Amino acid sequence: MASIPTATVGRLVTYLRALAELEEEQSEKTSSDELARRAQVSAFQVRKDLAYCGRFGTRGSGYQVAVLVRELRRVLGLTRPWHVAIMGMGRLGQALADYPNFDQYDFLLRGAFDADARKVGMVVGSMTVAHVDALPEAVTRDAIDLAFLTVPAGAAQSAADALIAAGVRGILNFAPTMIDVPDGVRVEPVDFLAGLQRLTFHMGARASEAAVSP
Amino acid sequence: MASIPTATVGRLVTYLRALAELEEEQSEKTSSDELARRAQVSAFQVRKDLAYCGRFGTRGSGYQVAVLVRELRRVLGLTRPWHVAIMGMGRLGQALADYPNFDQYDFLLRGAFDADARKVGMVVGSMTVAHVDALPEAVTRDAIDLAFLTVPAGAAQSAADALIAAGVRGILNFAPTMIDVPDGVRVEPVDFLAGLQRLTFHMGARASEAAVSP
DNA sequence: ATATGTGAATTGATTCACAGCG
DNA sequence: CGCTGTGAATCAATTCACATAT
Repeated sequence: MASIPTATVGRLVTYLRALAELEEEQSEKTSSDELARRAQVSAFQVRKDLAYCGRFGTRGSGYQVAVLVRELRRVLGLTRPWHVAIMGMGRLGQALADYPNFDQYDFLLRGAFDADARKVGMVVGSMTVAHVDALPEAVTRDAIDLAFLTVPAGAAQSAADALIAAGVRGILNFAPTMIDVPDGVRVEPVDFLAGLQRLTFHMGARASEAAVSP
Repeated sequence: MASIPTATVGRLVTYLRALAELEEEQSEKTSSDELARRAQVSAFQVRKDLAYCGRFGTRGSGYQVAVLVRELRRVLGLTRPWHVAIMGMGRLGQALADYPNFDQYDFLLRGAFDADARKVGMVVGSMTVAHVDALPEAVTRDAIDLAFLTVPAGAAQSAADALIAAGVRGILNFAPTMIDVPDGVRVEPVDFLAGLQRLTFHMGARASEAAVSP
């Protein structure tokens, strides 16, 4: 049971989604072929990835959907609810506060914070916006595990510092900037501007090629 | 000048951000060490990545910020404005329509579409929401290059099909699902739920380790 | 002297082919 | 026979050491 490659971890999520589809279709069994098609990777890759996590299949027969869902959720740490706070209640923070699909994945929104006093008291979804000063108390009281960081890039580092000081150990960083964190705190970037620029890179390359031909 | 590795392309964006900071600080020159610190990678990595794109530095002296910005923008295809449409004007689509930093990167919002007739006519930011039926005409008229796909997962494939039929060749997919596209069309996922689950994977592993010790 | 650019070495990920088990 | 699980081989990415240019 060596450690699971990071590239594999990234794909487990897509397998879990394919499995959710299969559950909706009342399928009880599936195969590496079918998962591969739905997750847009090779069947080799699916089998190798799943094998990194354990031996969940039956040779000659395939995988049981229910078993695979349970095991992958376990590997991904989705066995208990995670309490989430949103830091920064601009448009994006508000959009996230209203996102309908969190419960389904055992993520529970437990707080909404902003440094701007004018936003305090605003009701968004099921939450009332609180001031950042209330963060340390709230993290302890509501057992907040992780936070969505949805402040402007210039405010990201200080907002992250406040979250970490309050006891948050996981940050999903929506700001288009890197943040420094101490050991024991994990940051995952969600960077749509980076995705946008990867897109123009590939489209630009194609356009140039076309332009080069006579 | 072999092709640039995909991992490198992903990092070029972060170098460009570090360079933007340096420009604001009025720095004219920089080094692989400084860029490495700001982009949170090794200096080896910076030099190798930049060398894939060309020879932009001066040995013994470093890189000129202005030169590097110009060259990286060129490599990433940011030499001309890109016209963008938003497909799906829910909370996320609205948040994106209001995002202030697009012009800075030469992305111009040129259309907002929704399949729901009740949303048509709504004014968001500088745009008025149009019905999906108006898409083909709009893509041609406004020379729309790419689209943000911000519809629910269940509607993502058909919305993507509509975009592609209308002539869009690049899609930034915010829906938590895979979409199938023909050759010549590029999709980049922006998947915050995947990021969230990578976070719980790493945090869950740490928690388990802690729980295992006596 | 100093910091880039690059071949060589190492590490990691993907692909493949097939052994193993139902 | 069918499909998983896995060692071996290929491919890609990262790290390193140093030659090279100013």
